[in-house]
Amino acid sequence: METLPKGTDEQIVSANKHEVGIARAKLNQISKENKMLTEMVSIMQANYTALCSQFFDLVTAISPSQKRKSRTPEIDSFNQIGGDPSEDCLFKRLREDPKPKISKVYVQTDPSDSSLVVKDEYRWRKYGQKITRDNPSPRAYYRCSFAPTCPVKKKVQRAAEDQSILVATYEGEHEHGQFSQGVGSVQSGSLPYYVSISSSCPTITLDLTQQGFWRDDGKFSRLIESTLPEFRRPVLQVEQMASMLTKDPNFRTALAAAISGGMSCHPSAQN
DNA sequence: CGATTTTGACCCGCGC
DNA sequence: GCGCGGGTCAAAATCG
Repeated sequence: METLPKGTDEQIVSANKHEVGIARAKLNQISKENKMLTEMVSIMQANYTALCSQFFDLVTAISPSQKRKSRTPEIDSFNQIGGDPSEDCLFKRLREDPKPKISKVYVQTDPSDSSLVVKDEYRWRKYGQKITRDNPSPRAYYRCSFAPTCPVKKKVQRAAEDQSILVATYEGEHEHGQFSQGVGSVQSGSLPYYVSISSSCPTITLDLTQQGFWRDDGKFSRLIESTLPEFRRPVLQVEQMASMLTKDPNFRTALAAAISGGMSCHPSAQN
């Protein structure tokens, strides 16, 4: 039986460098996947915008009296994507100013947490709660309590198909600035703002250190839901990978070393 | 004591 | 016209 060779300082340093290399490689991989997802959503966004303008052109080209009879494949496919079965409704929404603006937020929560609270940068006052027919969990109604005149409302309800997911529906736009962090009482409840997608403001943020979250104006979520396996899988894979990595103490140590190494290369990055 | 939550009553649009 | 269901109101309770 041979005794294990004791590592010299050089060997330890070499092993650490190796770990840092692995950590960097993993980071690069995650960055690449993040970029890929961003591009995917950008492409979908562009396609959606193109379809919108195409549809608007079609709609404005035909008179309102004709529009009921002259259905085109383009209109049908648009309705399928938009998920709105009412052509009239769609027509009105495109012609009128689309107010109130509606967006949906999906928040992954602890299933044991029964609170209907979705944390965000605004302060909300609850004014009602109802049990709805399509969902056994209650729906909570909130109004923005920052300004009495602020028309924004929020509905929060657990997803019927997955009770661990909170669905917050925002209606309208705030007529005031958002709360800065630390101002006002921060509500308890779910915190997870991680993957946000907004069609009204085409920005995409993937925070891979947290759980799943996305935000949209309704159409996009329906599109995602209809093509859920294709779109959601890579997001979940990235989340799982991030979760595994962040839980691994070796990775965290190596990451800290890599970051401190990077900092020393870029002293200007320090605060 | 003011702000917020709870909860039953009420309102209103929609389908039959 | 009626009933149903989603949304809102408002008084009482609770909280900080």
